[in-house]
Amino acid sequence: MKELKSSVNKTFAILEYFTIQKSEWGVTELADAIGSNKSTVYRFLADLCRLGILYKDPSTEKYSLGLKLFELGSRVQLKSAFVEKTHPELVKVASSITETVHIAILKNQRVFYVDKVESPQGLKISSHIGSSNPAYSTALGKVLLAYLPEENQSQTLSVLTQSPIAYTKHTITNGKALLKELKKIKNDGFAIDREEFELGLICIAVPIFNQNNKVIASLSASGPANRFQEKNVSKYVSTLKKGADAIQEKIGFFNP
Amino acid sequence: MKELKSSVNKTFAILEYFTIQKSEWGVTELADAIGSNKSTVYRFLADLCRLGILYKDPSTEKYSLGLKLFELGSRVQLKSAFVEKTHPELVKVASSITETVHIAILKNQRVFYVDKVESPQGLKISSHIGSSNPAYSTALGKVLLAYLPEENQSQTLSVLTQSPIAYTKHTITNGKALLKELKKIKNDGFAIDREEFELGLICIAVPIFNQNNKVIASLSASGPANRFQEKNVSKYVSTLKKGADAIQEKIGFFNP
DNA sequence: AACATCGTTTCAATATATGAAACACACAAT
DNA sequence: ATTGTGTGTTTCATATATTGAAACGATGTT
Repeated sequence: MKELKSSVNKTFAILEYFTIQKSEWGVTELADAIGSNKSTVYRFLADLCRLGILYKDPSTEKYSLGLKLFELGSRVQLKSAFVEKTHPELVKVASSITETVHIAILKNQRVFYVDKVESPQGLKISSHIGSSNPAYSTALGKVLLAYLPEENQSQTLSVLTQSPIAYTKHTITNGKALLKELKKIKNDGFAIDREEFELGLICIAVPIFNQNNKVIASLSASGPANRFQEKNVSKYVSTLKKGADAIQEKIGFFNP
Repeated sequence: MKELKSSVNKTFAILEYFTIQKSEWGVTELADAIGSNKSTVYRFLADLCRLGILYKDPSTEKYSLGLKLFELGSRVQLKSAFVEKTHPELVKVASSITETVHIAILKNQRVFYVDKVESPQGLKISSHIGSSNPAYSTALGKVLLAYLPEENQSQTLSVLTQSPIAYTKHTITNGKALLKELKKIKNDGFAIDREEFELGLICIAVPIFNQNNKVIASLSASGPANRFQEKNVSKYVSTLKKGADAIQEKIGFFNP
């Protein structure tokens, strides 16, 4: 633990090594990766294991993230500075577009619904704040994938297309087709989900940049197919982009 | 921090105070609740806040769980001792019933899909391991609610029915109707979701007891309405119960 | 102005963390 | 069977981080 002094910091520095890509670590290999003494790391792992934050497989003696962390994560209500700042803009967009508006972030190849504002006239949509879907399956996720740096994008795509779920017959689950779609999205500056996630549902999404011009979230409007005419798309995109720009002004360098 | 010695333990003891029911704490009130020195608690909170594990609202100066914990929670792959032990039983049930089988746990009024085995002949279902739904909306969740201790049940029900989502026209969202349904489930020993979560989808679920005879999970079979005839229900329930009994033998006193 | 309350910072004393080394165990090579 | 290698776990003297009482700063009330 070269630079970190407090045990709290050290604890979470250790947990940071447990990713989807490398979810299991032995004591010695983790200590090597961290550049720390083996017995120190062992003691952290053992404590975290007793608490259920980590799980140790008895046969391999490797550690992975445990159920307790999952449970703690499910308590998070996403009522954060980010939501406090963005929610009023969502309300504006929803009243302008008169459809359901979502804001979402990308985490571990999944798109997480961070906030949602329903329009009185809008479709009642089953998405739940805090819930998630594979990123390729919705416009919100596709936009975020489209703006990933190239190094990350191909790795993320290959994970996503390993055993994809086709939610509808329109869902894009093939790597090549998805890559082509992402290039188009990057070029257009917005994404459309044409019943790829749910039959009868159309969704248009735009990227939200922070003040570093880094894409950190996406903003969408969702409604029934019969209401999303091609001629309305540019109007909806324009409104969403106004909302995204207003959010950019508000959130500074926030990077979730 | 009266009894806990290591900082790792202390850190997670603090996080344990942040629940859905009381999600926000000021420094002083948390220190009082813990029975610990105010400045000690402040330093933990400040460190956790810098890491994004907690979020401090600038106006109220109260702390709540932050996005980083959410993100860490979403990395958990639920590949735990529990899943390792139960998965073979799920495979057996799925091949016997020839429908999709799930095992789920109840956390914060939501039912979380912990594992899923699809039968080749079974319906392709959109549920994702790690995803969740409100407990009232599925048979898996209703079973878990039905077996909650009375003290917990009414509180849980009142939270759930505050602003319920009606997934379909069949979803039970009214507190009284739900309570009546739960009594019936407790009496029958199983639950049926008759298109309450998704139109066209039927789900039968039974409780899984651990060796303390405490209900710790539920096991279900899901399929299309046209395949779940009333005359098959008792056969399905019997197979699910055999699976649940076999799981009980395997998991000992496990309590997630 | 004085007082109360909350969050934040300081610093000497103390408790916990650290790392080198030893130990225990499993497996592979000879 | 013996030796060597590698991993995870434990021990103990020393180093370092933590602790708590007290002070400080800010806000609100009387």
